[in-house]
Formats: sequence, structure tokens, C-alpha cells
Amino acid sequence: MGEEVKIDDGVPEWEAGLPSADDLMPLSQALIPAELASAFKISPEAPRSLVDVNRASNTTLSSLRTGFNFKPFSNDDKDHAMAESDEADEGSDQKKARRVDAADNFIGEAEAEAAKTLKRPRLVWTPQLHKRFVEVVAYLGLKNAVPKTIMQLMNVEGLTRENVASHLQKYRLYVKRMQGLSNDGPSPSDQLFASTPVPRHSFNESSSNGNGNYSEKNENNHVGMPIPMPYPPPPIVPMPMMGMAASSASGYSGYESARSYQHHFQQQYNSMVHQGRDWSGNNIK
DNA sequence: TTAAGAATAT
DNA sequence: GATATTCTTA
Repeated sequence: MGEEVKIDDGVPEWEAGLPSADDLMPLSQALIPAELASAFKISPEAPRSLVDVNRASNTTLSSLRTGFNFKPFSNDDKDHAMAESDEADEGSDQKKARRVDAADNFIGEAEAEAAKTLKRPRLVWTPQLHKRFVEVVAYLGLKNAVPKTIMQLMNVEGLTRENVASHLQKYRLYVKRMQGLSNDGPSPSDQLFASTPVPRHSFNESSSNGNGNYSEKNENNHVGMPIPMPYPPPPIVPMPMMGMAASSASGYSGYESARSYQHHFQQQYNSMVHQGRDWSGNNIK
């Protein structure tokens, strides 16, 4: 019965038996001959580049995968193919057709280049974003928290390693300074940092045991008492989910709220970064 | 060659 | 002061 589309992991199967890139009509070729088009008053279709196709393809695939309403970042800025995508995506789209004519290929490269080269608007570390940062750092333990890992665990689209590195540098200074002062007296100048207190276990080396707990450890690999995670486990995919979550400073009870939180977080971030329409407002066509 | 961390620059 | 960029080192 289910004649519909089976969306298991069957995607690769779909490709079996399909014509190869070389067998297909070039993208540059119009589907409808010009005379025919004019005869029937069909306005010519805008030329599509490989980039367009890949984009559409990705959109489709991700929709299928997520049961359909996942939108990567924002809808109208299709341009920015986020930089970090390099290692982020599990090369499921290795099938990129290599056969393209020079023009398209050029555009593809240009766009890819631009995504990395273009200047992004300066990131603002809102309390939410910072909180996220602190959570992840605490999760890793201050000693293990390095920019790349933090960036990955934070899982915020558009956030770069450099962003994190810079913030981490400052954060470390703050923490050090705080340790210097025996009792907690956040100076008023540290508004942001004071907004999210440094979790106690940040100072331990810790590692996740993937079980919702993480264990204290020291150099000798001596494992201490497992501590329940007070914050979301390493998020994998930005999870669109409705329903707002309190996310009031109280703390999360479980994964649901963690997800909601993440959703909220994502939205917050989106609007935040978009004020300067820069890395997306730029048309690379 | 990549990434962390510190030092500078904007 | 906040964040980005560059430089040095591992």
C-alpha cells in the first residue's frame, strides 16, 4: 500500500539505475526550445547553475530526513553555505557531478569561496549564547575545552572556531581573575560573564560517558563520582521543535526542555546575527 | 598542515 | 570593552 515514498535510508537506492551526469541534458540547455516557448508564450526559465541544483537537492533531502520541516537557517538567504560545513556534514552528498561546463563550475567555486571569504557580521555574545558556551565548556571541563570542540558541541549555525576562540580567551581570563578573588565578587564590568556563573565542575577534567552522566577524571585516569548532567548532552542536530520552553534560569529537567531550549536558542541566534545583512545579503550571482 | 593560544588590531 | 585578526607554537 504505501506506494508513497519510502524514506528509510534508501536514498542511495534511488540513484541506482539513474542516468549518469554525462547522460543528462546539460543544465544550460533549455527544456523548451526558444521557438516553442515563444509560440506558446511561455517565458523562458531562468538559467540554473549547478549550485542551484545542489541547493534544491539539499533542501529536499534534509526535508525528507527530518520528516519535513527543517529549515537550515533562514529561508531567504540561500547564499551562505556555512563555512564550517567541511567537517560538519557527513559527506552524504559525495555525488557531486563533476561534469559541468566551465561557466557553472566557475560560479560554484566562486560561491564556495565567497562563503568562506566573505566577512560575517561581528558576532554578539548574548547571554543566551554565552550560557550555551558556558554549558559546553563545563561539559568538557575547562581543560579540555578547546575552540573547535566547543564550537561543535554548541552546534550553532554560523558560529566559527575563531568566534569561539576569541570568546574562550576572554572567558579564561575571567575565570582566572575570579579564582584570584577568593570570594565571588563579579565586577560590574563583567556583565555578561557574571550573567552565567562558572559552573563548579568546569574546573575538572571531565569526559562524557555518553550516558547522560559525565565522570570526573584526573590525569591518572582515576574516575570519580558520576555527576548527572545539568545541561543538554552534546546536541547533534539543530532541532526545530515547537512549544516554548520556560528556560528560565532554573535548569532543565530533561531532554525535552533541552531541545526546546535549543530551538529557542537557535531562533534567538538567527535574529541576532541577521541585523547586518551581510553574509547573506550579498548576492553572489 | 591544522588548530590552540597569545598578542594585537579594529 | 568586545570581538576579530594575526602571529607563534605545538
